[in-house]
Amino acid sequence: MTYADFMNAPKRRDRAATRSALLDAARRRFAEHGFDGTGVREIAADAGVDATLIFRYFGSKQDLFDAALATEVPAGLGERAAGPVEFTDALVREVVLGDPAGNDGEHPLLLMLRSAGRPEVRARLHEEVCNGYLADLAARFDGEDAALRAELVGALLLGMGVMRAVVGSPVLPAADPERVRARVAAMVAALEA
Amino acid sequence: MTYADFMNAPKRRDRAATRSALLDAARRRFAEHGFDGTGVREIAADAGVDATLIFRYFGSKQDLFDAALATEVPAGLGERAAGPVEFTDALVREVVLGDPAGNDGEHPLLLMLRSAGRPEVRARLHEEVCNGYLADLAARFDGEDAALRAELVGALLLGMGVMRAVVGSPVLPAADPERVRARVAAMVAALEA
DNA sequence: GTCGTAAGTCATCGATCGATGACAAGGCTA
DNA sequence: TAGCCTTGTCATCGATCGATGACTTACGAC
Repeated sequence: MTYADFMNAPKRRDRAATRSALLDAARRRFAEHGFDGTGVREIAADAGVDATLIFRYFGSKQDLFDAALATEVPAGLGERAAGPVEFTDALVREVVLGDPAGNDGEHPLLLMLRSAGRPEVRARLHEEVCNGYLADLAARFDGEDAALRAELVGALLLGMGVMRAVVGSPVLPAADPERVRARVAAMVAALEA
Repeated sequence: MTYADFMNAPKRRDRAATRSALLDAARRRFAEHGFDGTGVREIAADAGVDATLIFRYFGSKQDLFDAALATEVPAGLGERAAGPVEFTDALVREVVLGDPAGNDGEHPLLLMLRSAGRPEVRARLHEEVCNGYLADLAARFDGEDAALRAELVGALLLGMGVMRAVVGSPVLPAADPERVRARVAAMVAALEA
């Protein structure tokens, strides 16, 4: 079989593979161009399937976005570390230093951030950040400024993700992860007082 | 004159006022819903004018966006403070603690962040952050990790802006500005070594 | 007061968007 | 191999988008 034959050969019919390809393409497109900047035809073209299948398999573009968000939210951070420094360190390794292409795309928070223009997305982002990450962080601080200190640590982590994924600064990907972790730990430790 | 008369009275023709109203409405809409999530008819409706005037006065929706970005870039940060702590403090007061409604809308960086799906906007965001703010910051640090330390401070500042303007966390607006400045200063000071 | 320029309004275009329904064809089962 | 359900394809809809050109009317110069 020649290469042209291979390229023109009819695709195997595989519901699971098609769904998965659509999800992967959607994650990449939504992460890079946001919800409003992404068209269903572009997603389908990236996945190599017909755009109509998006609606057959997911119902609507919004449902596809929700499905792309739902995949593998890391979760389970609460039990892993006690102090704010260790907790932050775990988040740094997971959110910021994690291989962007190796896992399955971008972190859900950064994916939502790119589509924060839509009210539902913003509401969910607010909920997950404030009542999730920030609450977990604040519980690990003592003193009356716990909320403020948690906010600053959260801002640092979120900012690092934005720097890498949105601004595209080359510093964090090129830096030694151990040094990054040490510097962040020093900043968080400076808040314990 | 009754209220109805006032409302139905023909508007005064004022080129400058119309242009300004369009710019203000555009800044608000673009900052909240992003470039792709904002329509010219919505901007015009907010400004109380006809959508056609956008094209007459600015040429295109993209040109209006550029004009909204161009207004009052703070600038002139380079000469104001020498050390990284003082420099950061100046940025905190200006970018994060500034009254969002009092000035003229959101900081240009946050406005670009909301429309980072568009390649031109992302390129400009990358340019201004990396070759502007981060370079200024890195020049104020000593040692070989200057770029990394500048990146972390930049991430903290950017993250604080995102927390307030995108995530909508109520902590920073409600917090005592002096305490915020003190905590941020402690985090930045922890990087000097 | 008249008149011309500029500001505002209206109708509408072509493209693109998400979404739908009818139709063709593959693949498993009997 | 015959039949049926599922998967993929095609044509197309209605809404909305940015943008254009012609028209109307207010305001200031003279």
